[in-house]
Amino acid sequence: MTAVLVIEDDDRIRLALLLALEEEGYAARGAATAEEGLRLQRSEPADYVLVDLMLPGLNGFECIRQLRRDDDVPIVVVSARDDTHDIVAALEAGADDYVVKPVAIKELSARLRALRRRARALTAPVPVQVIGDLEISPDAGEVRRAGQPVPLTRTEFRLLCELAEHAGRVLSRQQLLQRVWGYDTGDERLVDVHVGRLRQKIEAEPGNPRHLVTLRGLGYKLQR
Amino acid sequence: MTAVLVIEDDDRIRLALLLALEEEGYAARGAATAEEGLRLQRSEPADYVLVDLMLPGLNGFECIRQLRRDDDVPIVVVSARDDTHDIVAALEAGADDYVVKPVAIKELSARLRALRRRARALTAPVPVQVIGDLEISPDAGEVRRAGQPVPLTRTEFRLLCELAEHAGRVLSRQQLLQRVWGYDTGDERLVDVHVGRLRQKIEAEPGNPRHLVTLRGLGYKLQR
DNA sequence: GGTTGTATGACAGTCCTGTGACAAATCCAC
DNA sequence: GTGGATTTGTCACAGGACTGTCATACAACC
Repeated sequence: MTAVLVIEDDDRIRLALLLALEEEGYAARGAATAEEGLRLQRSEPADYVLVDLMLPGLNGFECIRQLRRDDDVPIVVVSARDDTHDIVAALEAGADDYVVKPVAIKELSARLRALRRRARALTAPVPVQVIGDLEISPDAGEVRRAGQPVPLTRTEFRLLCELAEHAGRVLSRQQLLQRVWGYDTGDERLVDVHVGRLRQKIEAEPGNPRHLVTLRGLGYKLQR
Repeated sequence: MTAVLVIEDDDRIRLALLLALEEEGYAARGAATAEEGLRLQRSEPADYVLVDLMLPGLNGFECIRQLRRDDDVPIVVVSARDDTHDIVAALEAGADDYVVKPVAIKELSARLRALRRRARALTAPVPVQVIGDLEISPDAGEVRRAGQPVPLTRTEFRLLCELAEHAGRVLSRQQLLQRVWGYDTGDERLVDVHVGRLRQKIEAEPGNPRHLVTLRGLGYKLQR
């Protein structure tokens, strides 16, 4: 699941950002100071970092520089100051983007996706997601179970990727129909059938699934 | 020298941007319409494209989509509209950044540098690729299998290089058509045919390929 | 026990891919 | 230029894989 770290000293703003990001499907965590943020990112790296510029103690620019020393993580500055000098300095320090508060969460989310798209097109290693004994590589079009390739059909593969991207979160049949099949409406049984086929291939005991579990009345969830 | 293409219909703004960019050390060229911009980018690719959204004829969003189809070039939208909906739509269409007019040239330049820093990672071309018992030398225009030169036609060679450059990743038929043939659109069977011919030459058992594999519904992939 | 929701096997239609044939385009030596 | 060889793109088709629907059986909840 895509993780975002928010470094922002104002409690209200930080919380609002965290909530909004969760709503968008990210796993968001916060830090109130640069020091805490750096520590967090080192111990448990997020996929993106959002950082405010005006922080107590170590300021935002320095925070960016230090982040950048260790890590290629995309950094987005979220600042109240709409000032060319600050923008240039932040980008020079190593930030990838700079947005001005207040920022629409949809815009922020779109900017994160744009960064990911750019980062993904370029990174040599193919990203792999690990769920239990499953390794899922969306870019390689490949799934391995205990190291062995599992032959999946396109639909099964897309379904699994969609579930993996939001691992640990329930996805309703409607959401899956929408995201995997692009159907605005349709027979929800269809999802059941494909989930069943997927289980045959990725679960040790398809009748008693450990990863791809049903949440009665809600939908399906992929858990570690 | 870094080249920038500016697609903007307003002559005054375009000229101002071009001048400012030259001042910043870029080789800048302009286009007044999306169509002209696309043509220019195809014939003489720039390293960055700046594009306005409100263009006569083909609009900015469509322009971005078409640029993105051919090319991984970083695209920055320079628009007068500061509207979340537009921003999200432009980024979704494939833009990398979105700035609102009037924009400080220093900021724009810093954003371009940030994009370049991010893009650098992968642009280093590999001299020789080894995939299984295949050695691919894009520069030398040569492919060896188990040390023996393999005679490939130009198209086969380009196809193989494209696949090798993204070894381990699925490339869709559309992507291959665009990158190898430069087609915006075309018959995807064409790819099949050439993949088939390529397999005859580089695979021990063309009917049961080990490297150049089909991912049904997704495309082709070259794996080690 | 009744009701609701979920799993699964069978099946027909559809979609996808590989391939051989062929004509147009290109190359190349003379 | 000419003629032949090579390469390229198009097409049609066959076989196989995949998908979605349905009916039925099963499980969970009240």
